[in-house]
Amino acid sequence: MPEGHSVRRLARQFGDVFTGRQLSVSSPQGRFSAGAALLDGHTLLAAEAHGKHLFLHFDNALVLHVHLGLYGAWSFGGDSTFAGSSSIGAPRRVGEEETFAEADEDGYDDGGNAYAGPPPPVGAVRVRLASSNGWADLRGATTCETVTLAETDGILARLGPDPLVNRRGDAGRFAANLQSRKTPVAALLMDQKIIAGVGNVYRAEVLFRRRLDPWLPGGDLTDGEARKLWRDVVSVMNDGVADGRIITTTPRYWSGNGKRTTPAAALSAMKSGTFPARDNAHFVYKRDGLPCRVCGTTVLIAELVGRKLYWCPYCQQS
DNA sequence: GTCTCATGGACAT
DNA sequence: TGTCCCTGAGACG
Repeated sequence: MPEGHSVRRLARQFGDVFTGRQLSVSSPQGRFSAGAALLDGHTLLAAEAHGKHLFLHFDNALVLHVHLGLYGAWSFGGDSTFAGSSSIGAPRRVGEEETFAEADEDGYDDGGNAYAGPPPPVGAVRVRLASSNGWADLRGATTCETVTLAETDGILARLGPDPLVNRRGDAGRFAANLQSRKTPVAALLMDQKIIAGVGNVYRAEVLFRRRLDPWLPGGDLTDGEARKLWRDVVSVMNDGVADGRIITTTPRYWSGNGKRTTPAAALSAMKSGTFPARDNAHFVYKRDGLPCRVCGTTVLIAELVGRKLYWCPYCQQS
């Protein structure tokens, strides 16, 4: 699924195109008809994200709560206010950029200017939001429900601190969450009660970046290590929000073969404004069997609580 | 066409 | 720890 950075981008996009607008809310697929009816005709007040959860607040004190899960995705289309909007969510290839709307297929008439209304829904559209300026379709989400404000608070209360919110005291809360557990730190990073928004890509990558042994019990991290880990998650996830991609390698690794280059070459890569090729965007994620970019040791893979974990056994020793 | 896999999580056991 | 649900794309035949 899109990790927390994608959901944050989604919230921003909903805010940009739909805030203050009256929305028609429907469930072309039919599975969300009752929930959609509660929101239909109401105005969107705000869109917010916490971790991987998206909350759309309507003017009747009800909230559309969406969790994309592994397969969920939103697609958008509409007039010029939608020009920068993109489809966000799975399924896409890992590391692939978001796909941007093409005007011809998104409700423009043949003249290319006036918005002619949403196209007929294609496939299993769980919910469609439509305003006078455009539309958004949701497919395949794990959770799509209409909830009250109290229920929203309940959902938020079950989530740990979000690195993309990064309130004062969150680093300490995260450190305390880690240090009270004997579970491997790699499992704790995926636990949304410990930290909200980290998924399988970020967890593997930040553990490598901090050179932490994924199997180290959370309680074995020092407070300083835990806080540095938090700060690195904050940093890479904010980059993800800006880039619309998960890029965890530094420019020194962006050249052709993904091996470390000279500082001059890295500077040149940064100045040229290029992004790494998909193959060079990560240190260890999905690189099992390949040599570590830093030390050359073969990157390993293992199953941990049902998800695949990638790490370098040399760089990440405890 | 069929199979497998994927950035997740709830629930049962 | 295992099972199930959700959807679509790519590999394979």
